[in-house]
Amino acid sequence: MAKKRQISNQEAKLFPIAMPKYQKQTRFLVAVDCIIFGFDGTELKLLLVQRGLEPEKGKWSLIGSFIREEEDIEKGANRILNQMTGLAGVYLEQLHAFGNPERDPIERTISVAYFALIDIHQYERQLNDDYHAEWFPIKSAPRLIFDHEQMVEMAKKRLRYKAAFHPILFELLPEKFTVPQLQNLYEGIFDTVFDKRNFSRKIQSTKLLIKQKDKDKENSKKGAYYYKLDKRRYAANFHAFLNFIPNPDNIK
Amino acid sequence: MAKKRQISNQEAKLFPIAMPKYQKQTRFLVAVDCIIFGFDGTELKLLLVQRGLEPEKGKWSLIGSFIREEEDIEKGANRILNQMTGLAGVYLEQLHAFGNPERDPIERTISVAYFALIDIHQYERQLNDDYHAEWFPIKSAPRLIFDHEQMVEMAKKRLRYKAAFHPILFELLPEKFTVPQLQNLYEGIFDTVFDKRNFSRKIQSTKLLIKQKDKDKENSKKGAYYYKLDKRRYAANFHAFLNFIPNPDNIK
DNA sequence: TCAAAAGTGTTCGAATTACACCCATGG
DNA sequence: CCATGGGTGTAATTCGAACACTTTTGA
Repeated sequence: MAKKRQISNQEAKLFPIAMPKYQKQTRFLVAVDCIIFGFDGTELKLLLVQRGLEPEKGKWSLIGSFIREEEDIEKGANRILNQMTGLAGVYLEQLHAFGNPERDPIERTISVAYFALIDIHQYERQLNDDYHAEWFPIKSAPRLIFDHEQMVEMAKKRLRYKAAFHPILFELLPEKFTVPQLQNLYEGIFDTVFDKRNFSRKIQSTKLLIKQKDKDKENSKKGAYYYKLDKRRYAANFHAFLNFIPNPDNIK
Repeated sequence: MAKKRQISNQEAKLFPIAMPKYQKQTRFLVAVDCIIFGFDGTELKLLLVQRGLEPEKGKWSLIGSFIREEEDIEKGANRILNQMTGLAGVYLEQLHAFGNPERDPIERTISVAYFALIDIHQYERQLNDDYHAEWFPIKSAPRLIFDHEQMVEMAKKRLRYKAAFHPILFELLPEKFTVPQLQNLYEGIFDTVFDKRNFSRKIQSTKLLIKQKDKDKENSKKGAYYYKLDKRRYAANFHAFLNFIPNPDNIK
């Protein structure tokens, strides 16, 4: 049974005599689940864990947790994100609340799904491997429990949608990156190819990039210039419409 | 206290011997709240009710309800929408889950907010006035309880955002409407004015409208042609990007 | 020396904007 | 007959799409 809820100080102040309650209403388990995206320079990846408790123990799932007594939902999402990746302050956005009564066969649980974009390289350094977490290419991820695949599908759509207009994909890149890497990322997300001349021009026209002196020589003999994000402009233009994508139809 | 939950038939089939449970987790009240938009031909309106129960009895609030035992969240939103307006099959979209532990001072309640777009004229005919519901111009709505104003604010943003690219605002219009009415609606939502020649051309270019033979003579002496929505094309193009708005910057 | 990836400019057509006059009619 | 709102066309500009060659350098 649910732990008996304490009356908080604030509530006690507001209702000093008797604390009324909503009688006769059903209470539910509420969870958060996080769709964590990363990009390794070549393809989009998903961070999954092997479930430690029944039901479906040993099966792959999104990272998630029940919401705690006095915990805000988004705080809960940040908590598990930090537990799993060691990272804080990463991009996190609420996706959708999933409430099908049958979604968890043990007991009805309403799940609020969030998606997060992280720099996969940051993660690799801070990995806490207690939970058997693993990155999977999004195109070859294993079956997931419950409705988690539906969540991932929705998160992919949302990511595409936002990325078409807002410079959100930089959240997936390391501090320094090259234009061809960036183009790879966009092409992976939209599952298409762009003309590199037009792509480069469009990106440069946003003025969001600062060219560095050094080059990445890993991926070509000539080498590609590194760029850094201009964080000032990025923050200022995040909600502006930048129109990255040639034909934004058939996104959702 | 929460009513004891029955084990459903389906669950009993899945776990015939012993039904495991998630022990030691807190359970929460979960509600839905609906931001209901309407358009009277001149300005955007909001349907509000006067609250029938403590706390904040008599204060204005969004329509809402606790989620029931075996009820899907969206079903719950449709249920209260139907109770309040008599309407079914209206446009309804999940907005956000609000989970601040202090948002309801009586007991922590997680609320999943939905926004709905309805034809205000349909409503007026089917009004069920048991609940003291009332339409308010969005610019002069009363104070709302809890975090409902925050919900309305977010819903307005979302509506603007979607309306900039998708033909969503037709959901607010009656079967027959005129182009100047449509322009009024867009101008109200975006709080700006458009050139009527360019607006008309843009709307016509979507091929979503079917011109009628008759005119609306209410608003001018010459009269304005009525149009109907081409429902086939509307359904097909709903997710296409139609670029209704001249400068979609500063939308969110 | 050559294969492989990086970088860069131009032209064309479509879309967007700005802008002004005539039309129909009820009062 | 005139005030009011409805309806339409054109020119200038901007933006997006298509397209090909040169550069660098490690192997």
